[in-house]
Amino acid sequence: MKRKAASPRKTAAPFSSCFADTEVLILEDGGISPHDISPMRAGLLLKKIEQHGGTAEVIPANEVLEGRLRAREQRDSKLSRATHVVLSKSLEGKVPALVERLRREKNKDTNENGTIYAPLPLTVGRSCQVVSPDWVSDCLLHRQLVDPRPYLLSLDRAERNEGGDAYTEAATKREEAAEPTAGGTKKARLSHPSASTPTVVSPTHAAIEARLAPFSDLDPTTRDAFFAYGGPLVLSKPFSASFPKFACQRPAPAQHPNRHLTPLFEDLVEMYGLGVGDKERETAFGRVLAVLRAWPWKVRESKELKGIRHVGGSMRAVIEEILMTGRCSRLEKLREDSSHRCLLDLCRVHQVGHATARKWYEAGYRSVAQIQADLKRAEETGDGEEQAGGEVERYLGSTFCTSQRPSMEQLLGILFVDEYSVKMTRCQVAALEGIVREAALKALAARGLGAETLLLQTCGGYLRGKALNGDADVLVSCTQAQGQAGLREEIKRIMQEDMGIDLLILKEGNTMGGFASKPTHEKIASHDNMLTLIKHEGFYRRLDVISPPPDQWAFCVLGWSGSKQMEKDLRDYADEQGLHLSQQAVFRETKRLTNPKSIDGVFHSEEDVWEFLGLKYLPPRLRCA
DNA sequence: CGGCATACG
DNA sequence: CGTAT
DNA sequence: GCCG
Repeated sequence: MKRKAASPRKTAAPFSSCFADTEVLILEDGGISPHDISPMRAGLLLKKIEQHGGTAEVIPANEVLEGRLRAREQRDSKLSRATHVVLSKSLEGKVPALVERLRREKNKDTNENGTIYAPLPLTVGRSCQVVSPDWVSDCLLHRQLVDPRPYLLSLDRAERNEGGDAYTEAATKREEAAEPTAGGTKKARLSHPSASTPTVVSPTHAAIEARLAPFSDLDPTTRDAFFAYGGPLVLSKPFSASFPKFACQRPAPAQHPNRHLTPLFEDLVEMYGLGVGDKERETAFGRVLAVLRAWPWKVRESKELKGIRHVGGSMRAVIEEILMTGRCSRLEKLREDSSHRCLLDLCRVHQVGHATARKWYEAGYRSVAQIQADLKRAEETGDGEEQAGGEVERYLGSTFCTSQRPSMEQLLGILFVDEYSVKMTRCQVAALEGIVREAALKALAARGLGAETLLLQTCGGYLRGKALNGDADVLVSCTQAQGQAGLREEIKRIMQEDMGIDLLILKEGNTMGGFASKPTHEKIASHDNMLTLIKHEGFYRRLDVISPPPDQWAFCVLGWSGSKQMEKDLRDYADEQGLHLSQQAVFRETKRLTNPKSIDGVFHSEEDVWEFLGLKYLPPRLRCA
């Protein structure tokens, strides 16, 4: 609440001008090992340099190395003008060799095409220094330009003689550059910042955007998310070392750059959960899926993910295979097994999970369609309407033994199996929200409470911005506790009786503010909720209405907003902090202790909860992990 | 080698 | 064991 | 399957 989202930096001027009069070229190499400069790291370096009064530019090393840049003069002039070139240690001394190799390849190409590629010049300006990224970090640390000498790298140490004129020229210039720095020039520059150069111009978002434009495969949403988020990224470390342990510490937008990987991982999660029935494997793949959804650029080699929590050897092997072939043999092998296919099909029925599906499978059922057909046949054999039910009953009794007979809810699930799979657009979800709102307002008005006391929020995938939703999760409460008591029940009545809405109630929670006792926890009022099928625009839609007491509002919204992995990781994270998080409250002490106390204090909004947990707030749309 | 999120019907 | 996130 |  006290937090002001993201713009305190414009008013204050918290940045030094330690990079004043420096023009830095950063060679981004796309790598991820400790000595590489990943696009994200390059972006951070650039941002920091600009924030501290310098100018900087990121050049994808590939462009230099592969000679992809046509505008050779432009590149050259940039290199000559720069005061510093930031180069990863892993590329030290290798640049000319790579350039040379690529030049030869290009020339081979060009002989066929008839075009001639000139060798790329790698001349750096007279007083330009080639340094490792640590130099930037340390300048920031000390708030001044530090002596670059300990950080100097060579572009060409390895192959000085071999290359053409351009390389030796570069080498000479670099040495020329190194010499005077030891003397006067450097001193002048090093003493520079504090003295002159007053105003620090913080670069606009658009400016940063423009500078980062070359990274076409770095999804803009993700990039924005990371820059806006800031988070635990540490400039002096490579990105993989800063990648947070928990999903709740990393922004994950719906449109992420690794959609060449995630669909297959989604299938693996489903297959292990419902098909194979191995929930440990399911969680393992689910965690990697969450990593991929938060990884800010396109993964090109599985080793980029080395060292990331939950991504071990076999996970990287799966990723590598998908990257190489676009397929996952492991998944395909599982899909070949017809029993897995049948189980997945049977699990489409509401109230049927892996265990029930397996029972039905063992009873001889191979698909939902088969059950539907059998039910229909049983219905037809009976004559009158009354008999029909009896036939179905008899049929069910004869084919399913008592323990595995479908419940009423499962029967509904079998009948509505296709309807269940139809997704809603955001408009349609909003329409359902409108219906609940109307009913809620009527209910409150009947108690003499105005619209301003209504708390209403549709959560779930809708709140996270999903375009298509399987259901609508509408949370309803009232700022006045007496307005909330029994509200959900009243909403149901109004929808059915006053508004004439066709509602099939699948499940109803304890009504009228009953108290749920957990053995390990303090008693607190439980949510009043219902799961229904609501007829809307000709379809039965799944509608969840949840009504928590007002003091639980923030926790409830957080708990119903997802994603599932976010919720899991929020709880894991809370545990690590010695806290316990639920949809009702936060608790001190671990869950094992018999008498944990509810935290004192008021949590009005989701932000309050994130802040209390010591987490940087992630808006719902960045919780798509 | 145990644990893997949590609560509720 | 099922549902919800 | 991975982590502590």
